[in-house]
Amino acid sequence: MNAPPNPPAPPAPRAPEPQLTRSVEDYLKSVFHLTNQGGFATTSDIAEMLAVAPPSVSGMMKRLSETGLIEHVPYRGVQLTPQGRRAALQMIRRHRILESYLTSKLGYDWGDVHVEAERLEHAVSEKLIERMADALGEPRYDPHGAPIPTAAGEIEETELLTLAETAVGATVILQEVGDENPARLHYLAEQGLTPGVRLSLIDRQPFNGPTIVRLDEGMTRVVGQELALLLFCRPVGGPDGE
Amino acid sequence: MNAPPNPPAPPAPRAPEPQLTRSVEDYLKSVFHLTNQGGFATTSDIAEMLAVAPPSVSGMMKRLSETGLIEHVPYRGVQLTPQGRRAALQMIRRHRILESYLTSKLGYDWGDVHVEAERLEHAVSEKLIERMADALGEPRYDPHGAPIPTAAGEIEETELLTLAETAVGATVILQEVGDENPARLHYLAEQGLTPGVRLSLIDRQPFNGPTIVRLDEGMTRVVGQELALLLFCRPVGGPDGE
DNA sequence: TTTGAGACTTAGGCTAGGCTAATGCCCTGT
DNA sequence: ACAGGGCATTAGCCTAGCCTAAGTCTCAAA
Repeated sequence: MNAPPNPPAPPAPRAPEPQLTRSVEDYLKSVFHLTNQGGFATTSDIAEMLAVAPPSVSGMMKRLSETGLIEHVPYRGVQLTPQGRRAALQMIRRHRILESYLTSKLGYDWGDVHVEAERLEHAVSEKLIERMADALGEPRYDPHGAPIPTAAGEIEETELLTLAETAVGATVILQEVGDENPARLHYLAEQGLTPGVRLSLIDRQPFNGPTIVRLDEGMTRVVGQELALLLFCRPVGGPDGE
Repeated sequence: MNAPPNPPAPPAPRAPEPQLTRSVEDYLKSVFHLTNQGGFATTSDIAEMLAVAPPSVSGMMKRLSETGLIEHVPYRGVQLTPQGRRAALQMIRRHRILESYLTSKLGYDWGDVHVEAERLEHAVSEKLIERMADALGEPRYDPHGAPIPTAAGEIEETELLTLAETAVGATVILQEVGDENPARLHYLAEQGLTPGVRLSLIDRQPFNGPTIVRLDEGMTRVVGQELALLLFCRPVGGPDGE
């Protein structure tokens, strides 16, 4: 006789709960991100974020509001119901735990984790996520500095200013990088602009020009407006303090 | 301003290659396992293994043979083409590396890894699998003793006998457990019947009765026919010789 | 040699999730 | 006050994958 067969492989569902599809999970995440500042998420914003056509969004919004995950005000936009918000936060927790795990435990670059996590978040079990979180010591922030929702579904809400909005003369801690573009992230890492670093704002050129900052180690960096808008900072009473 | 938005999240494909769907990947794996002993995989065997109705299989076989992944002889069955075999082995590598990683690095029980790997294998990138394999030191066998195909697509082929087929008086090494049922695996682990253990066949009851074996530590175990058929063994010239 | 059981395939339908084209709503600018 | 632009929705279509019901093939037993 030859080598043994592998197991029969019946399809494997995931959780109790209503069991969402990959697509639904993506839509919920989009709505969450788009409504985070309050207000409604519009059809076209969702469509753009998910790279689908607007009618696809309309159709999905109809289904999701029937299943009670979102509130749809026709021609206005949508918001998450508490149930939808819970599901969205669960996905975001998965995503950010995965990003953290891949960077800490498997040597991923912070620019590469997003794409990988984007696929895995739909396939991992709750159990696996909690094991990863445990192995990491229950991290509170992902590699980009974004807060990780708790297993209970709570997320830290902070008021952060972008570097572009911060007054010259202030000293800040770079808290979070609001981007997932690998090339930009790679560049930022090269420049030493990663979460946790302390920056003193030396100057800013007029007409949306670059901001000049000094790192703790004394080096200065010139940060263009496009990047400065992605660097979320928390003011500190530093030596140059305001 | 509030907390920063997460990135836009455009859908994320996986590899170069023709890009197979989850379903296709599952079908290819089934065909691989069913043809491993040579011959054709039949429609109904595939249907049973994947828990779908036979017509679904017929339909898929048609598509797969059009894309050149299988060879379909109507009313006879199917076999993998070299291309299909490559894809199947890639999936099996993913599956087995994942099982190994989950057990070694995240404390999973060998009975629980299958279901988790079954979902993840469709979502992981090649890169992630290779990082996991690397972190594990390029393992050659998964937790159940099944050989892991190499990244190049080669798999070890061994001729193993089940415990039920092995002659009384022989000494063998338990090489592989051909099962994925968590309850059975849990029981086997309790009994000390895990890959690598050495067993001496003391006796076997007639009429497909249980086999009695002695472990290295001297304990004896009574193994019923159902389980004995799942325990694949390699003979050794042990103290009790052949 | 024929026949019938059983396995396989074909026919026809369904859902999820996309798309384009056509239509409808809202609001701003004149 | 209303016309038009822009966004949202509806209509209608497509594919992947699944299903059941209805043929069709094969092969072994009579």
